[in-house]
Amino acid sequence: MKRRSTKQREIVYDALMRLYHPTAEEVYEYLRGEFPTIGRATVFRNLAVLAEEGRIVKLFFPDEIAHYDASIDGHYHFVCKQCSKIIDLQTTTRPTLPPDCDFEVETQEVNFYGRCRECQQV
Amino acid sequence: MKRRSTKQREIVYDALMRLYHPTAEEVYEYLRGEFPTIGRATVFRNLAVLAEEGRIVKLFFPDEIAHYDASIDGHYHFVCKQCSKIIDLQTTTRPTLPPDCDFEVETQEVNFYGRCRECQQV
DNA sequence: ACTCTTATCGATACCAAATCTCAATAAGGA
DNA sequence: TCCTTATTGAGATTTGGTATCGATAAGAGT
Repeated sequence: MKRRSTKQREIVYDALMRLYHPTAEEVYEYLRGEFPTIGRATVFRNLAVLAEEGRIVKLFFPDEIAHYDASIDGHYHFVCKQCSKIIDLQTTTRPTLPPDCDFEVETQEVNFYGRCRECQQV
Repeated sequence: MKRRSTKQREIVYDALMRLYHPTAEEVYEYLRGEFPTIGRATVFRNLAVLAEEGRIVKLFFPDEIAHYDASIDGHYHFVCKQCSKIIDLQTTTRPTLPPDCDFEVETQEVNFYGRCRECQQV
């Protein structure tokens, strides 16, 4: 199945670059302002396609809703257990697997969970 | 709200020790064989309680379903993008945040994504 | 042991994120 | 321009997880 380049796909991608870890629903709501005829399923589908193509990253945190990220530079995330804020972290020590292991690693994900500065003051 | 120790809670915990990264649904299905009267909500609730107490770990992968792990030693996971297998990894270099950062980190999660050995041969 | 409070249970209804269906549309190769 | 078919948009459906609520039982106090 040859993939085609569509206006909707690029619209979704552009929206993602302007939003900060949005959910699919948030991308949809954001786009409806500019493109009222865009379909909900179209947004969900294209986020899945873009993630599969590696143009964006799909994130899954304890809020049980998929978030998407247009930054694919492999930065890490901090998630506040209290307010659910997601914050980008500059890469620190990068975990690695032994060179003789059987796995063909394409991407890696590092998430820290805890409390952000604001929530620590409560 | 003082927490009570219940038979169901320990049943759920025991099941988790015998299963490998199951979802809540899988724990429920597994337990129904042995304890046909156990309720679905009870399994979901107790997994949440156990995770909150730190006796088990709740894992989040791109399949959008929460998985649970009775091993709380902070090992890492490899997830095959093709067959969705989840494999335990011995801890390698542990990522850290700069000591002067604003976050109070409680837990961290490291996931590698790629293809397992079996799927590489296709 | 008995009683009392209330956390927990089990069944079911409910919710919302995500997927599926399908007729209409449009990408893009011939 | 024509044709094939990937993609779209609307709506129905699925499904992981949660909320509700009367019944049950943990466990502290007597």
